[in-house]
Amino acid sequence: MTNFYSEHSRYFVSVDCIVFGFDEGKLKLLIGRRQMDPGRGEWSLYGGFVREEESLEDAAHRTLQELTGLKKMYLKQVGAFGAIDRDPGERVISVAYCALINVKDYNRHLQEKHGVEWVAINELPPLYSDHNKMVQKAINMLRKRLGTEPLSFNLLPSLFTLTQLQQVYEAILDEPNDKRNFRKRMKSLDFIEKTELVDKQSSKRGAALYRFKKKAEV
Amino acid sequence: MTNFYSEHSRYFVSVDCIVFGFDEGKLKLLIGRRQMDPGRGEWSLYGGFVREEESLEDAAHRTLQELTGLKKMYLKQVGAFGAIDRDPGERVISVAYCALINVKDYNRHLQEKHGVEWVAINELPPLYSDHNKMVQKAINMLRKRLGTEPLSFNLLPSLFTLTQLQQVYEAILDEPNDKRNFRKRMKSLDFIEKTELVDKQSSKRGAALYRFKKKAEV
DNA sequence: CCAAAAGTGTTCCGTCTACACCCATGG
DNA sequence: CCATGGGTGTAGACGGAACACTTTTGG
Repeated sequence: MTNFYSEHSRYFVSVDCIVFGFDEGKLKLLIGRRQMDPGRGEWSLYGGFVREEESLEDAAHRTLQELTGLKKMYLKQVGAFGAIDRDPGERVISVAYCALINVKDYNRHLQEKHGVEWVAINELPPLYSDHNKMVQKAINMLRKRLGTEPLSFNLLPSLFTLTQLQQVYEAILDEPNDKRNFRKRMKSLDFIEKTELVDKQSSKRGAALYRFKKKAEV
Repeated sequence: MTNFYSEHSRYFVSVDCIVFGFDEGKLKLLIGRRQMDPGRGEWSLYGGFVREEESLEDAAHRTLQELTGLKKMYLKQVGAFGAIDRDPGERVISVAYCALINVKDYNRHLQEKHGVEWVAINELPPLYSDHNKMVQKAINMLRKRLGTEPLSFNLLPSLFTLTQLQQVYEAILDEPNDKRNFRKRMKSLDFIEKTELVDKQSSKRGAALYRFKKKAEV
């Protein structure tokens, strides 16, 4: 099969974080200007190198906590990117991770510290290296999974209205949705439950607040 | 964002190949006994280290060609695996790739040279390190994609009967299928076309041979 | 009183599922 | 002539898509 280690080369391995948030009715991505060479000043995902004492996923968690202050969040591997010249400096193999967070939980002071901004995914600028590819792959994954998994809750506060929920679906799939059909579907999926609370922010009449249903106990 | 390279560690990076084939009505995997330490003698996927002059995907292609003699084949990345102790010797980060090949195209002499065998996926032994996880993830991917993409042709000879095609579906999804419904669906999907040829191997009456439809020209 | 968002059912159509018998042929 | 696998249609269930009006209330 393979030969023993010593004959082989070693590479830098990094993680790049694709952080999605939902704000102003749009799906947004957290990106910033690179603060070092190569590529200084270019728009880029936030990333970091993998350390010896951590797994890939741990590295992604650590990097995300550094960036957002959040410990737990939805996190999925998008894939490994290893073109020879993907990093113009050294050879770096990068593993992309996709995270979903609630924009409101984001620590504003950390946002400034890292110089990152929320940018709507349909207004993304060209990003450093192969980061646009990573983002595209992450979006495709999200779209597929949205039909299978109740992802959307990660992008919303713990109490949300049905209109907000629908906006999340529309933002991810980039297509409008019939209100009645959407609500019927959500009801049948049985992921959410109505609370007695009412949100009066968005309308005069007020909208019922829902929450994500905890898994039924055994 | 991140600091410059020199402070960071480098790692061995390998590719592991999950090679599926279809034979005797079953979905099978190409595995062999490890011929080196650590883990000598354990069942294992076939893999190799990534070289400096090749991308991850190139490394997978090279490794697969070494193993099977085949140059072109269906190949998809399954994911990166990077637990700290996944390799008991050194830290090795591995990227798993899933390949689909037609068992008949397999060069028997290479099979012996590499000491690998076809093993049905529902009879898999415990594999070296995290290889079972890789296989499980690959199978899950296959199942999802089968509904979206015309994968199955990669596992069959260029001419095949509808019964064979159905067996591939059944082997991947591990559930039986109604013959009439299956054929109706295939017809409507418009991926295959009937030829004038007839296969007399499998039945006295003979079964029509089909082929994968080349994309309609523009 | 009116603008703005919330909330609510029915009908239609297409897709999926279940189901059983005749056909052609080699041995 | 019979065992073996190949080939075919229909009816009912189900789920998704289209579609419009009433309610509430803050300003």
